[in-house]
Amino acid sequence: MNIKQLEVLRTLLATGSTIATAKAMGLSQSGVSRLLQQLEADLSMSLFVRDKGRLVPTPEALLLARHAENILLAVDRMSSHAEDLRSGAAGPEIVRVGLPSSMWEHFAPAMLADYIRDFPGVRIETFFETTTAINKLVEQRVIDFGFLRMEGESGSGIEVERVATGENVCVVPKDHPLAELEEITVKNLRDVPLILIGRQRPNRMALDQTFQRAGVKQIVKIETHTNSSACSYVAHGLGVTIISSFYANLYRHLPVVHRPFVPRTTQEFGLARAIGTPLSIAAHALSDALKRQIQLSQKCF
Amino acid sequence: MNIKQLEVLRTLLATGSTIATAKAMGLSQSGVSRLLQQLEADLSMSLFVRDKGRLVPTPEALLLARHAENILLAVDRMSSHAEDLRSGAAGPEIVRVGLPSSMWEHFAPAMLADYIRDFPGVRIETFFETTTAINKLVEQRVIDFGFLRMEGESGSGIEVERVATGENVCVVPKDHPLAELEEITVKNLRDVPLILIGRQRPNRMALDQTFQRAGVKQIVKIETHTNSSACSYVAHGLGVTIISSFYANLYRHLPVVHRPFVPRTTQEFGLARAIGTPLSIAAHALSDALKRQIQLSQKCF
DNA sequence: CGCAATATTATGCAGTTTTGTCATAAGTCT
DNA sequence: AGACTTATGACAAAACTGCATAATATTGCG
Repeated sequence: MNIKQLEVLRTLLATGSTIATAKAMGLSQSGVSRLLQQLEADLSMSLFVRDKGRLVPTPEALLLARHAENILLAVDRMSSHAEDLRSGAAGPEIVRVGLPSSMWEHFAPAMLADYIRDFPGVRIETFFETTTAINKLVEQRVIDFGFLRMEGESGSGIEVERVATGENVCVVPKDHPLAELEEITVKNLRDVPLILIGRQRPNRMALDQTFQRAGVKQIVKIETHTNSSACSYVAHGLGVTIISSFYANLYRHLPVVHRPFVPRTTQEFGLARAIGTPLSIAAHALSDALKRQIQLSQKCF
Repeated sequence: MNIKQLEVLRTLLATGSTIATAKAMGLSQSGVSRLLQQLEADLSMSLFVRDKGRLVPTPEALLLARHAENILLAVDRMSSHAEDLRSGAAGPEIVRVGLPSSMWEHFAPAMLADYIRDFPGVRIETFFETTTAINKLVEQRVIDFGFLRMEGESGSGIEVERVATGENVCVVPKDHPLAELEEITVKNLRDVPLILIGRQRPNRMALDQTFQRAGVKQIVKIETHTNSSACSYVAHGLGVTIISSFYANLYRHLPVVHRPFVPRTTQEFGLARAIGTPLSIAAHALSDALKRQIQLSQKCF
């Protein structure tokens, strides 16, 4: 296997033809064709089927392309790191962190603003992903650490430190009748339009079961995939949603209130990082900033 | 930059000498030396200082080695994933296949038993449906491929490969007077109780017409909807049925015999799959197992 | 409908480059 | 001196690369 071959795989999937790939990579078409054949021979599997003179990728090619992407990314990072080392005697240090998608809007900017006051020279790369994706990124050492919901087992070689907890709360518009209640049960939600997230994620499945057991049919108005959008929908009066209080606390500026949802369910959130490789000073400081920001967002109300 | 060069970097740091590295990597010492020089040239920095004839790593080398480690790990992951895909040991892969309802009893279990011997890790989902339903499932990409009777046009974006043929046969109990005949005509069936399937399916309508043209009135004792149940009824002496020899062959273990039905009519059966999306290796292997099973069920009698 | 024009991928060929080994030089330590 | 190291020149083998071109499919035009 060969770096150039992986590049061909990536570019070929992006462009769809050997000619465009050749142009993009500064090679001849025949070179690309050959490189691809070599890769297929090395992996002893066909990555593309030749259909009517065209190359159409097999499912395996799509699967393996993700690995190729990772490898090329790491290669790029190594090159640019070498570049930094060579030119500036002290190239900028880079910290890579994974965060839940819901944090891109307010949490991450605030955290970084806090951080760069102390570490102005550090470059930061943020990955906004789901819990499972962040787990993978840590496992593969793509990121230095990540914030995620702790559920069941974490990947091998990963250490998770609990830094926050939450419980399910029901988020309703400020002036909604339900806002009068101290806490909200399943039965209170009968005939109330719902905004739910994460179809077929474990969290969501448990919620569906709760409704089913209570004999309440869900009126799902909207399905979405981020906590932020769910709260935003609620703020616009499109319905009510049920999310972890941890996330709900991030959107306190919206005209919504949240009330405990019974049956009560708790979640734990933690910082995940690979074991065996200690965090750099800059990375450690960023994780501290993250914890500070969590305190800030959760404590004061 | 080059994967082999990165391997040299890693091994060199681990072993400390080019000779040990050469031994570990199955190269000559001079080869290792040159590989290292290439890497240093590519990165345009020196990774080791030549101190009194020894190679001692620079701090940069240690920094960059982390990247190299990452890259090599990712490469290994890609290789082993490829290996898994090739051998079918890949965990989360699912193959979805559509089969005629008549196959659930014997055919499908035998086929799967054959298949999972070679691909123990693949999850399989079977859909037992009619020809038209299977067509739709393929069209909507719900299943990877399906086995069906070829009739007229197939849906758009679907490619059907013929894998079997059959002709209408009359299935009669072993000791039935009709079993004496070489072949059975419509007229032979006058006043014989019939078991028919698939009311108002094209195949059935053609059969009805045949009877009508010959002026023979059908004595329909039972209407059913699967070939298997029809044969089962015949075996219990409830009448005779007319089905495709392809299906009749699947029930040779019953105490029935089948004789060609004149006027002769032939059917074709095929594997349908969406064009534009090649089958995964696991799916392709399952289609091979299906073909093998067809050979087995049809050939030996 | 037929036929040329324009795509696509694949492949034989030749020149060049890279790779790998051997033999050997040169330095260092005990 | 002898047992280690690494580096290098020579040379053969292998691989790479681009060119020209074949084989095939699609498309446009009359």
